[in-house]
Amino acid sequence: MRLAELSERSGVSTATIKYYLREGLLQPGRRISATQSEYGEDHLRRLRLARALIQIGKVPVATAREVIAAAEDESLDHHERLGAATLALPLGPEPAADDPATETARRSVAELLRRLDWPFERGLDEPSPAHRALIAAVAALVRLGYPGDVEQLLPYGRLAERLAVSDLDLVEREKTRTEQIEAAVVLTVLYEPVLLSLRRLAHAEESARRFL
Amino acid sequence: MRLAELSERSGVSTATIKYYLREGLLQPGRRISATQSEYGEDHLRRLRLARALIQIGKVPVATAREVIAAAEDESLDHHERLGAATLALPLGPEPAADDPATETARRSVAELLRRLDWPFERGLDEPSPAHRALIAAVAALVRLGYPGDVEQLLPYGRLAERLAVSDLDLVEREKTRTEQIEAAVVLTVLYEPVLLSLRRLAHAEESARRFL
DNA sequence: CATGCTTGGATAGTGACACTACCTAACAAG
DNA sequence: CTTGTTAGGTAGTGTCACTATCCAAGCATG
Repeated sequence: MRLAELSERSGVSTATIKYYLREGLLQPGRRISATQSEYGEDHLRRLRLARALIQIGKVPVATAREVIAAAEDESLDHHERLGAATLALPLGPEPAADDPATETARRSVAELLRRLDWPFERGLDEPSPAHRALIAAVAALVRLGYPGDVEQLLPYGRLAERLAVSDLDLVEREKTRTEQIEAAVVLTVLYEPVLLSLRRLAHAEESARRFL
Repeated sequence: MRLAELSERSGVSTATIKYYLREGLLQPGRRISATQSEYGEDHLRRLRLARALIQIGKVPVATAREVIAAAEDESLDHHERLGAATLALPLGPEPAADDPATETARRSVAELLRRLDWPFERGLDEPSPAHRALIAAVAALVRLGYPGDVEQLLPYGRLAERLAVSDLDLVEREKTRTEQIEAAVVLTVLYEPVLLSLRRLAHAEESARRFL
């Protein structure tokens, strides 16, 4: 298929597809002539994936490129490729180093990882982006005078554990490794809005139950 | 205290504080003279809240203003004020109306609300922003060929239910209604990055457990 | 084989956003 | 009196994700 059809079938304008090609999110098609290229089903699939990551997952274009590249990098081992999405997490502002709230948060989080028995993160040389984002968020809570201690975080941690187990079950249901990688990226990124929306809906339900 | 001290104690530059004043995120201070205003502890508190919403919660400045205004609006009832944060949810692109994937998603979500017995959302005249965001996210999954049916979503919904119960317990622990409202806003918005970070960390742990 | 449309490729422009810089006149503080 | 700070205003910055326009080279159609 050519550009117009790729645009038609994906719902992405030709101008935006050209932009994605320039940014390296999409491989160029097979050149037919000086002014024509042929795109295949895998281009369509990858375009849809990129679109979903960017529009629904709010992943920056540059990060989406890295995530997709890492997912396709055959030189990494399976665990590393599965972690590609996580490692490229668009991370908020660095947790201001020189600040008592950040120190409190850092201690709470360290304690939390111990209590949850999550040895992998503790074994890393430097904290992952997710770890730093967690510290920054807890520090903000502390700064506003909310607890943010281990007892508050622990139930959330246990729920996260259960989410991870069922997510990884879904990943392992895919047959090939390549499909597993894509499933991991999709699950990690696209289930985030699902989870957050469900939580907000549940808040409204529970609030209605209690206060109406 | 005056501008410089407010800036010092909050860690927000004077230029940014002026910007927030212009945008109506902060009440002007008490005028002392033509060139001086006096700010109080509540200005500091509100500034820290606004900062946390914007920097950690990624809430747009205009939305943060609305959320804070609704939380302080005495003319609304308690349930409405508690919902202020939810209703102002920065919502992704509208779920493209004329699209089979969106239709599938719409049906799945309707079925999900029934199965979870969430009557409040079903009783609304028009779906809440969270509801629309959920449909858009599920539609993206469907478009990529992932299930996105009720069976997949149900465990997530049940977890969200449990999150909401423990969140509302925390809200009810606050003594005054005003404190409850602020707690609801803070919990809704600032626990989102906490939850997402924990989930990503848990993914890494579970993946290490299975594949290393 | 003329004519109008499409393509790849390049460059420049747009609009939203969250600041940030600079200016001025009026004070304040030592 | 000198030096610094403030409120208030306007204009500029940098990032981001597109979007618009142009061009020369085909391709498709009558």
